Amino acid sequence: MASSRKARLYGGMDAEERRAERRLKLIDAAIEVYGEVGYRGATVKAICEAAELTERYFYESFANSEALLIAAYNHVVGHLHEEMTAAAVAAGDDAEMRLRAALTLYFTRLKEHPKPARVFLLEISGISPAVDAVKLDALRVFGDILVPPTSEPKQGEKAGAATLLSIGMVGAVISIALRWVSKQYPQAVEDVVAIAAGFCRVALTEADRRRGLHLP
Amino acid sequence: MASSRKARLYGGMDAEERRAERRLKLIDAAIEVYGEVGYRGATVKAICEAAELTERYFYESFANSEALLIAAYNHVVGHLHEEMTAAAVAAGDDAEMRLRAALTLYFTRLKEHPKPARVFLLEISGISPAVDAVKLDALRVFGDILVPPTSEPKQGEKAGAATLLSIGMVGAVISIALRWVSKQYPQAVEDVVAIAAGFCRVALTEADRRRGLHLP
DNA sequence: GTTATCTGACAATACATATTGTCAATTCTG
DNA sequence: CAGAATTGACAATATGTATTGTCAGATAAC
Repeated sequence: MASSRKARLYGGMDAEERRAERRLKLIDAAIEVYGEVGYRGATVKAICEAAELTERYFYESFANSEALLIAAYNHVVGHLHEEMTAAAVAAGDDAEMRLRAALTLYFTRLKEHPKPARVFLLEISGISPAVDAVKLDALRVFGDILVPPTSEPKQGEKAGAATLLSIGMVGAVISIALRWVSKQYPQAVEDVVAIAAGFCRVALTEADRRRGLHLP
Repeated sequence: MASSRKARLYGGMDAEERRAERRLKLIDAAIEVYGEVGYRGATVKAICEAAELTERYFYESFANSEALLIAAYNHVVGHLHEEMTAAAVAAGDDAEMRLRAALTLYFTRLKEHPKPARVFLLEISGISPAVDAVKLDALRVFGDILVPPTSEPKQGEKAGAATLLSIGMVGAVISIALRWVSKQYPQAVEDVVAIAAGFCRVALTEADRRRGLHLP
């Protein structure tokens, strides 16, 4: 019954499908435009032109520019995190190997796709509290991929310290990535991975050490 | 001769002195307002009201909002870096002690002055290429204070790696600071310093190791 | 006290862009 | 083909803020 109530087809597509396609086109266009002129420099009009759609369809899928930025960011980050997780899993059980695998995938993708990289690294910062929250969550996930949190949930002091370690680690990796990207990849991927891995190892070993309650 | 051509005094002040005072008042007001609503949310009008001056004087001292942001940032960072350097020097010759001293001063000041801290950590990001350049330079100085670069200038590959190490270190420290500030200082200064120092040590020891050309 | 300089409040202008609305052309359904 | 849904181009509106301009009143120099 419910399935019988389908909207008229256009170009062989459902109304929903068309809407979804337009939404995707807008997201792709946004990544493209952000990559060129930045979020701040990107007007609704310019994005719509790049998507070959008119403003009308912008407001069909997004309440405002910020909503599109968030969608674009999640789009980029979603893919990246999935791939990193897969790479880490494929690398086996050794923490060091998993770390290298995830980082290698990360830097490889940044080099392959500069524009999404810019969205991921740069454009997402300092737009609004809502956007910041989305970013913070993504960074948390990013940290968990690189250094999976221990199973037992921690309390107060310890949890705070572990979080700061994770934050510092991600901050280091992202800063390195940002520099590397903006200087147009002067080092080989493996070299950058090696440097970034050093910072991750701190978080890893320090977290271990703290778990052992001040043992030398 | 030249000195005789002084402008009329107002409130006992030279024209130049009055202008300088207004400029300073605007910078202080800007830090205050940025700390409340952020750079993006700060209007020229609001800053002028906070400074108890009118827009006229804004354009007397600054070409536009961005110029004031840069001035405010340099104002904040200038003080901070001077103090950090002094603290490091006072701590003696041991690299570890100098590092701790500089970090301790840094996190102490962040806690004492949240509004300038926000300018320093947050508001400066992603405004424009010009502002980014100012920030990058400040971060470089920041890195050099924490881990002074070796005297002999390096070449190509090595210089790049050293830079990335420094960048990663600063990124870690800043990210930790950002989190700590935004969560309203849940850990003691010494604890945060200990965590941050871990990341700095990586850069320090790794740079040493690389100097020794792949020795174990 | 008179005049030139400076100041503060506020009006006037300029401008860019988001957001909504209109309407004719196109594409489908029956 | 006729009529309805859908689309694209573009106009109209709304809004917010930077930037410049005006002018009366305050302040200092002589």
